[in-house]
Amino acid sequence: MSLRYALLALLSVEPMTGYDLAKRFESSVAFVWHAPDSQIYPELRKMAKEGLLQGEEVSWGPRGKKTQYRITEEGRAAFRAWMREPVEYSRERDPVHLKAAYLEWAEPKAAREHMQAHIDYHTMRRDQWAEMIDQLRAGTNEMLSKRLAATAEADRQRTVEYKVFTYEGLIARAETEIEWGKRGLKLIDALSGPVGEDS
Amino acid sequence: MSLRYALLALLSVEPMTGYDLAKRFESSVAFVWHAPDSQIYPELRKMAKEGLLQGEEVSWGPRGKKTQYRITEEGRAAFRAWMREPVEYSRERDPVHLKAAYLEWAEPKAAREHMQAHIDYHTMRRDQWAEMIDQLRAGTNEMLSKRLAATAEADRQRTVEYKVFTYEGLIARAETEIEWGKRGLKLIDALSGPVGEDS
DNA sequence: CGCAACTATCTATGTCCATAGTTGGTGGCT
DNA sequence: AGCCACCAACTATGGACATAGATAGTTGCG
Repeated sequence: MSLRYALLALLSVEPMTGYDLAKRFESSVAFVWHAPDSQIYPELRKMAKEGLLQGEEVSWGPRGKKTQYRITEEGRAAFRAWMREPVEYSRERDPVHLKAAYLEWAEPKAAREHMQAHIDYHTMRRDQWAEMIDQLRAGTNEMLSKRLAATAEADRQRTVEYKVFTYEGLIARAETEIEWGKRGLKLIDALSGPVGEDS
Repeated sequence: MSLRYALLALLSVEPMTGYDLAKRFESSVAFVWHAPDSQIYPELRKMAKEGLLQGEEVSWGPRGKKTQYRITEEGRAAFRAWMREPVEYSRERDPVHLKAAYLEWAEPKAAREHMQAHIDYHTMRRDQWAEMIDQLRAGTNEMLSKRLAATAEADRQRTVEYKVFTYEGLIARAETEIEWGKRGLKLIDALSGPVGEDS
């Protein structure tokens, strides 16, 4: 149910087509939220019907057409309302830790590979997020620059700081996972002997 | 797609009915994986049809009946195969960080409440997991005791250590989130003045 | 001109999961 | 005998999402 708010957030900067939004999801917001176009198009139509967005047919070339969506005052209100509501924490569903809990069933080689994959995955994420922070700080992030241009000067610092804060949280999380993965490798070695020794 | 493996893991200790499993999900595995009975019953039947489990009708009272499921050799093989496969990391979908990224839209009071809720939620989790570790170490965890009873002595240490390791990872994660939440509170104060001053 | 790459949108199918019921039996307490 | 808490299993509906593919127009390049 957060998809629509992710869309509202992006559309609060400037009007966009479904295609634009799908692309944005690939790049900027992608590390926090992902959605395929097959989810985005219907959702946009639904939101337009509910009055949160206003769709406008824009001609594109001689015959082509596209629909550009603009956030309405109602849409902004809905977004602010969402910002007031508490997040509902959904129940735990964590394949990695599920598997980790039964690692004694795995051969040491497979167990090590799981941990290494975990480390690699989160290292990648951490680096991507770190780059995002660099962009935010340097002012080279497109979406943020546009957003800041439409923001009162007094609010600009907050806008940047909260985004940086968000990504720092994600980095901290990734680093915790990396540490856990490293501990896992050590534990596997301790419990099953050095590489190649057993099995 | 991990539900069936969570079920296999539980059934590898002893045969159980759907009801038993639903209860187990509430207690022991609940902090790693959750599933409602409406998901469990059909999945069990499906797994039985695929030969991973063997269902047995057990009478219960004069008229009552229940189906007890026992893991088959095929089921054990499927579980081991799953342990060999790498985990697929699904794409990011994180309502908390999505909201955090747009915290400048929230009133300071609401922003503080979000962070406090985050801290509270993860504090609760951390405490639950810590208690779980105590149980695992003290040997008072029912599932683990049964599992150990059916485990070769040489493998017992590994079995315990991996479980403890898993929960320690979850605790570390929770603590990272708590730290992030605290930083968030400080940031909100810094950006919007002490409590009650603005809004 | 023809073709590739990109823009734009839509549909279809299937899984997973949440939520919320219904049905019926058992065992114990009053 | 009546009631309640628990045990056991099933059904129905709907949302969210993945995956895949269909369709059609546009732009640019050789």
